[in-house]
Amino acid sequence: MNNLNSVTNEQLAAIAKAIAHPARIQIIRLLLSKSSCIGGEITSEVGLAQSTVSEHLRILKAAEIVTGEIEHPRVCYSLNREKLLPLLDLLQQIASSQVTNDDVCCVSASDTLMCK
Amino acid sequence: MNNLNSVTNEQLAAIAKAIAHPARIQIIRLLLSKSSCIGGEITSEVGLAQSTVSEHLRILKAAEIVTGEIEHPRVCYSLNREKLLPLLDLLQQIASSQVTNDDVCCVSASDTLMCK
DNA sequence: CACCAATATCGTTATTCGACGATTAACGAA
DNA sequence: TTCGTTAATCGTCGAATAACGATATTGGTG
Repeated sequence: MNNLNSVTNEQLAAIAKAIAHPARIQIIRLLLSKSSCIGGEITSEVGLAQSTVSEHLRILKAAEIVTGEIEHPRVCYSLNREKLLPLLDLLQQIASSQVTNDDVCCVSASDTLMCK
Repeated sequence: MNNLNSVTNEQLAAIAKAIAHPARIQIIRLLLSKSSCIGGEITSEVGLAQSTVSEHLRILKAAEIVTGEIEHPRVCYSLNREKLLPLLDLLQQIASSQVTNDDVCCVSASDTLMCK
């Protein structure tokens, strides 16, 4: 038993929800490519209003996917990689799972699936 | 360059959004544990109204994360593992990324982050 | 054909999300 | 202390989401 089984559906859904927006994916990729914190550079990069980007950052911070450290007058954002691990675990488990015929109630016959 | 870079923010967000609900995570885990399709068994397992579960299944099918094959009078659901790979790729890239000091504008000094 | 079981769809309601502009807050610098 | 810069918060609006019960659909069975 790995740690995945102790993670609730709610926790996994919350992680997914926090990243379930194009702007937030963009921010995450930006932080990934820069390897670290960027200030209001994020706003100009994302191309939405400052208040909107701030709201997306608030959501990511609330989910603890990014952290913000105050410089002045800027804020320094970083990815919190550990927070994403439970979702990564689930997806890895899905990707690596092999379907055995015994477990399957549908077997492929030619190009269609037939249920036993 | 891996295939991740050719995936848009919108596509990644759409995958995350499709799984960003506790009931849908539960369905995915159920399909993973059974390795294959279950009919209306999903409804009783999830504990929501039949129409609600049907809607969640519709969302998962629309995102091509599950497929439904009609038996009768049941429907046979299966996970489409490939569809989740782009998000898995992103999360793996994040998890495996190492922060080098050159890329970082914030360096940790004792227990706080200081920006250069 | 009439019926039955399993799903899907529809209509409704309450809640949440996403975006924006305007305002406020924080705090270093002049 | 006043100013300027940056980020956070507020208020609002329209759109999307989630849930349910009721109804429709589908196709095999008697």
